Amino acid sequence: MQSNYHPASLEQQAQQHWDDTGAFRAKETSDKPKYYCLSMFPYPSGKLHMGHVRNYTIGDVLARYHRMKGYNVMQPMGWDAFGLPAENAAQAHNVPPAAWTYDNIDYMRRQLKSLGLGIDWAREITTCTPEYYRWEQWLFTRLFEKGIIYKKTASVNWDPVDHTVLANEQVIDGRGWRSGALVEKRDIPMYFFRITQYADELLQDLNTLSGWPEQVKTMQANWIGKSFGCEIGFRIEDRVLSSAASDPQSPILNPVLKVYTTRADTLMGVTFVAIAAEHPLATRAAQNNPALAAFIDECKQGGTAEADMATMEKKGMSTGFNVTHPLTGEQIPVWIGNYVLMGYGEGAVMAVPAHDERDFGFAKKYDLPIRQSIQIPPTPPLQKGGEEGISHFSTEAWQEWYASKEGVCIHSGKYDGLNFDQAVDAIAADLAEKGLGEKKVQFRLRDWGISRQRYWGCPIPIIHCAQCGDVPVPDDQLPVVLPEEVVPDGAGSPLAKMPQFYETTCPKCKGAARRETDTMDTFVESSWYYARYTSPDCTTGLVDERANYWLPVDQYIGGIEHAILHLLYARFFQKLMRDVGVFGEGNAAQNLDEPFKNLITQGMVIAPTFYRTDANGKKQWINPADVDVQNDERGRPVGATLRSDGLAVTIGGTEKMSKSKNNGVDPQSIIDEFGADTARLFMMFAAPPEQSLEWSDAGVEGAFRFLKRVWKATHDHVEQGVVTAYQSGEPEDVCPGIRLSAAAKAMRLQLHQTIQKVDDDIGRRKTFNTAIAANMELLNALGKFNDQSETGRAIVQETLEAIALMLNPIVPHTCQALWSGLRPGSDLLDQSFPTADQSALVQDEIELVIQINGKLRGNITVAKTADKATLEQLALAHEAVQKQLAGAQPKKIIIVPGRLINIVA
RNA sequence: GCGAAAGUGGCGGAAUUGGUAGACGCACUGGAUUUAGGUUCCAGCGCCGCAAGGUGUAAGAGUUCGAGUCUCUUCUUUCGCACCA
Repeated sequence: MQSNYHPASLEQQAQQHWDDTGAFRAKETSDKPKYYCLSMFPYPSGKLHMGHVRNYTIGDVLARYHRMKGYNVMQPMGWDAFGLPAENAAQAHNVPPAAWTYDNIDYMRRQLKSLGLGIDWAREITTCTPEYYRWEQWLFTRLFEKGIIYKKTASVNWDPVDHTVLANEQVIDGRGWRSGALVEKRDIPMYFFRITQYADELLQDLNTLSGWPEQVKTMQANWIGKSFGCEIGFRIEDRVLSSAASDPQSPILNPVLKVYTTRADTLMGVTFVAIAAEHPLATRAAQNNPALAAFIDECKQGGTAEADMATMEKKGMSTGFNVTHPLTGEQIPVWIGNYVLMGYGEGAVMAVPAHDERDFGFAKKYDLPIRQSIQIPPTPPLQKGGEEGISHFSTEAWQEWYASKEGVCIHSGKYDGLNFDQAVDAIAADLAEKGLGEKKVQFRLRDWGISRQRYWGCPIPIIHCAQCGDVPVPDDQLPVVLPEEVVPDGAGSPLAKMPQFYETTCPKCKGAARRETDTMDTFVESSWYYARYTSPDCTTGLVDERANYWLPVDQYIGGIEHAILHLLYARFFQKLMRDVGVFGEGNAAQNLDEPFKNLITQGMVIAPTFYRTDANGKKQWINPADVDVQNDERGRPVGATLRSDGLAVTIGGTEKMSKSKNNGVDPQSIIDEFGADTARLFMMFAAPPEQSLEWSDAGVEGAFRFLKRVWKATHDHVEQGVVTAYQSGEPEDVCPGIRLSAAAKAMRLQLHQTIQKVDDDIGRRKTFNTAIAANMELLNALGKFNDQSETGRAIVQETLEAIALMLNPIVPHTCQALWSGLRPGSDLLDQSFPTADQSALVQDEIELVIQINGKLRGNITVAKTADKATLEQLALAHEAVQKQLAGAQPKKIIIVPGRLINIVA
């Protein structure tokens, strides 16, 4: 062994060795159980960031650990290569998105390889290649024929200056990010996945995902949002219907305005109905009302993001129309509300200001009547309350009271005195009798619109024919290849300007036809890639029989930001592929409902920020790598200086690594300076996977220091000659008291306790930080174990071998070299994870804590077999106890076996 | 606004089932070696206090022999919100 730790050379050697032996090629022929370990594939944005390093290290630790535990492991990698950033880069650098993307992939692949990940690179896939998206298009045509994909109009963000559709991300404060123009909502036809048809199954199957974090399942359940309520019809007044019917300019009106509510029990408290600005009735009302038309235009301004919709000021305007209350026959005014979403439910809601906070605010603002229909208890239901009567509504306590559905109906005629369930049943029955309503289950989940008016995405395989309508592209004409030499100009979709792309003939009637020029949402590619990895080179189908061997994914790892959308879509696609029969009749994967058995949602990587304020008052952000922080004599930061000029910079908060705050740390610089293993070790040590991880240069040096110490300890031992590791069952073990010193016994106890802990930490708890800490403690203990005897050196050998094996999943290059030193001629790749020697774990004496009234007062060492009476006696005799009790009798003594004795005085 | 999490020393974090709060690492302080700086090694290190001791897990209440952990209230921060990926 070299005397110093040289990561650059040993990492290169280890990677060469893994390549030469094909160590991570995954084969379907194995008698071991399979383990499919998948990390979310990266978007090839340019270079790796720390989030990638974290994600892929977590995956690699689990993959290598399972390999050592006797699994046939498959860990693939690929590229989520379509997307908006490529189009932005294309415009900025005048280079086609394809060329930019492929360059990035080449660079990032080299970076990933330098991390030493145990990946089967033969399975690499790239979603922007026709070999990949061909099968996405194939699946699309099947789903289109099944009616799972359909067309309808939907709102998009329209930039009136650049004449282009903007992503939500490109809308800043209601304006286009390039043009600065006020963004408008515009309705265009789009294709949709009928995900709502699977809403119930997507909700139900969450119960089968025992290996998923509760948090993610809860978020998905809330997102799907199953609710039990009523659909209620309010008939539009006849004068409106007849005038609309006789006016050819008017939109066609349904005579009954439908609303959906989960609180049908409050129907008798309805004082107005609110409709979306895009509702046909609103359009009709605005036809002879310029003020209303102006208001509708105002509602159409701004983006489509829900967070904006929900936080904006609630505004409304009366349509001047009335509808008829379905039970009382009373005339109810119809208002347009900017908070009513056309895309959700029927685009109309009934308003009960007395019992709904938002309706209450709206009614107060526009002076609309408020009618109580639920009994309010004489005293506030919770501690905090407020004024008497309906105005109580403004406090949170009352909101909770209403939400609890505990009140009974009042001022509601025949329904008076009924509770929530009774009132809903009675009202629904009466509505049904009149044909004006019924109970209905509704989901918050909306169908998934996938049409994008963009270039760098998978072409939608549809041909529009004047005679035959929308015709899916036949299999023998797939893939519809995206031309790769295009540089988009930011004004509309380039494909729509390319006759050579869109001019085609109808597959059915052979007449002239136009190809669809929209591309698919890039979420579609990432919804099925996990399946394609099993059969990356299959040319006869989306997957082949290998999918049945590898699926489902045993462990999926990725950022928490994907908790809802990506993970929901991938779950949806597994069900779609199942129902289309992608996996083949009677095969294992054909019965698979869920793609990911276990899930880890990794936290963000955050870093400190530093800045200077320039003459214009603008903050200039400075990269942490260029800054030195000064601490006072107690270790508290007192200031920071820029290294290049030594002058002060301001310390900002610790935030997510980002370009805008210039606080990103380049993983490459860490790998170059300290090696991949140090980067991996720091990432795994600084925080458990699910928490956010704070970057710290000093912490990286600490990780490097630890590796140097492991190296030195092993080197010093190896220099004196390697020996056979101490093994259980040797003569010393039979009579440990005679041959093994107390120190040697303690050393082995700690070693085997550590093995147990590390195995549990990595395998079950997935807290790699504590697994590493346990190894650090073990190495510290080994440093104090000075036993040069033959037995002593055998124990040192045993301990160092175990450390190399336990750390191998985390720092594999270093451990590969350590193992070669400890066991010349042996390959670490062939080794199993160590198992604890039960005989080393046997303890004769244990330490117990003594508490008085729950406060720690001392501790005693007792025989493990000591009975309760003995323990009580020993505890009472303890000096600190005598002093505290001062002769008094204890009231009670509580003994927790193996832990403590608590004396209640 | 809605949904989901998280708040523990100067910092990252540990405490796995209600049972010794602060493991491990960083920073800092003192010492040794070397000395140009660094490296390496030893020791100390929640707060108040000379000490004895007291006190302490965002804030406030509660349950318990015992609460970082369970319950309630309040505050703060982070993530997601359907066209960023």
